[in-house]
Formats: sequence, structure tokens, C-alpha cells
Amino acid sequence: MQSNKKLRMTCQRRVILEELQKVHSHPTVDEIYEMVRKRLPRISLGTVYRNLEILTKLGILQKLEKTGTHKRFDSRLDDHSHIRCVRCGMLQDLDTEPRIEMPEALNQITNFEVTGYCLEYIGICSSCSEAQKE
Amino acid sequence: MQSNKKLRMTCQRRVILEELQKVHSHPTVDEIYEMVRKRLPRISLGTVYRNLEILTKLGILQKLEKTGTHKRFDSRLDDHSHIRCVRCGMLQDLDTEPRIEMPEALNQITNFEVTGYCLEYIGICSSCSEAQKE
DNA sequence: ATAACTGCAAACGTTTTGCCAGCAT
DNA sequence: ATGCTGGCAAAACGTTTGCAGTTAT
Repeated sequence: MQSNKKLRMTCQRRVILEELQKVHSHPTVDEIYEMVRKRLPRISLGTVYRNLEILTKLGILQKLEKTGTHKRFDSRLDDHSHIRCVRCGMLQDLDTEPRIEMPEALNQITNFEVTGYCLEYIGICSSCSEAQKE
Repeated sequence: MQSNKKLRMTCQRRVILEELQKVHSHPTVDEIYEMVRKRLPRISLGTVYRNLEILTKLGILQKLEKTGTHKRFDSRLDDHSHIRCVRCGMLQDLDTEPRIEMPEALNQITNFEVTGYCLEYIGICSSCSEAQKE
């Protein structure tokens, strides 16, 4: 799984990582870019994207929103869970509903009006893991 | 919450809805466009987007991937949950981890190699609900 | 010398928008 | 007549990529 490329902890890479470790929010790439630019004014957005991707592949960062970039719509209206293949992006309904702690306590804890949830299991679907064996 | 516009159930709107109700997968907009185009060859992609959005606002459809379009990265590596404000998009960690049914049974049920999950509660954060009152 | 890396700008794919004509009320 | 709507094309947006020059080994 590990790449065989040699990795250099360049200044840009280190600063991106440090800035991301500094905050507990989950900044978007643009926000990260702005944070990093205060220390490295000449860094480019492309470099930020590239390094975030590399650091994620190395397991040093985690990408949130594993969910794809395409919008998807559902005629089923209740909260229900999905499972997504990280390889091919396939998304399917989960029929057995996992038990989710009811959000009532959450309202207090988080100070949100919690209106629903969005649970996706992530994994590798059978056809992708078949394909891998070839 | 309901808009005060008059809604016409036009042909395009109806076909989009019907096609979406026909399938149990969660097609992307592009896929929906192709499905609808078989019945209405002259429909435009913009119309599909507009109507999906309208039908969602009316509560007839549900938008999956409520999660934003921006990539976000996290230096925390464990699976942990988040809560997102649907108004302002703010995303924050959830400290109290809800109990998620362990994915072991899931492997069998879904035929996936389940590797993790992604749980987001959705709601309205306190500053947004304050702002609303004004 | 080689390979990894950066900045820049262009390209890309998805989604949104402005405009005008058409249609229902 | 009014106002919601659709088709089209252009714009906008976030992200990725190609290239040429730089840096570390």
C-alpha cells in the first residue's frame, strides 16, 4: 500500500501539517491555504492540494467527506444509512439500520438543534475486491 | 419553511421524480439526466439541477451528501463523529462518541470489507438559530 | 544525474446562473 | 398580464494537471 517514492519533508509540507495540527476545526483547503500563506506567502494552492493528498495517502492525515463530489438524491425521505465503496464510489442503502444514539442529549451537549444524521460506512465492495485479486 | 411560490408539476419535474423513485441506487445528477433524457430528449442539465433542488426544498426528495463540496482534512486519525450546521456549514468534532453497531455483522450482510464509518449529525448551530430570530 | 518537489497557469468536471421565450393561471 | 418554468450557454467554483525551473540526494 505504501508508495515506493522517497518522501521529503519539505518546508511547505511541514507547515501545512503543523497548521492543520494546530486547529481543532476542520478547515477547508482554502482556509488551510490562507493559514499556511501567512507563514509561506509564496506557496501555491496547487501545492497545498498536492501535499494534503500525499499526507493523506501516507496516513498522516485523514480526509473527511469521503463521500464523493457528486450530488446524489434519494426519494426515500427517512434518515437511513448507506455504505460506500471507496474504490468505485458505489453507494447503496443499508437495510439493517444500526442503532444510533438518539440526538436528544446531543442538543444539550452541542448546542445544536439536531435535525438528523448522515451515516455512511466505508469499505470495499465485493466486485472491487475481486478485481484487486486479478 | 414552505415556500410561498406556486409549484407546477411540470412534465420535466414529474419525470425526474418518477425516474428517481424507480431506482433504488442513488444516481448522480448526471445519471439522472441520462435516465430522464430517454423520455425527454430535449431536457437540459440545468433543468435537472434546478428541479432536484426544488423538489428537495419541498421535502419530496432528500439530498444525500449533505456534507459540503469542499474537501476537509483532519490530523486526528481515528474514526470519530462530527456535527455540521446546515446553515453555515460549520463542522465540529463530537466529543461524546455515539455507539455505532460494530461493522462485523455488516461484512456479511453487505458483502463489503467494511473499513470504517463516517457519521455526521446535521442540525442548526446556535449562532445560526440566533441569527434567524432577528 | 536523478528524482522529488514547487509555483504558476491552464484545464477540468460539476454546479449555478442569466437570459429570453413559452406556458399556465 | 403575471409569474413560474425550461432550454441554452456562459459563468462560477473547487480541484487537478502539465510544465519548467529548483532543490535535495
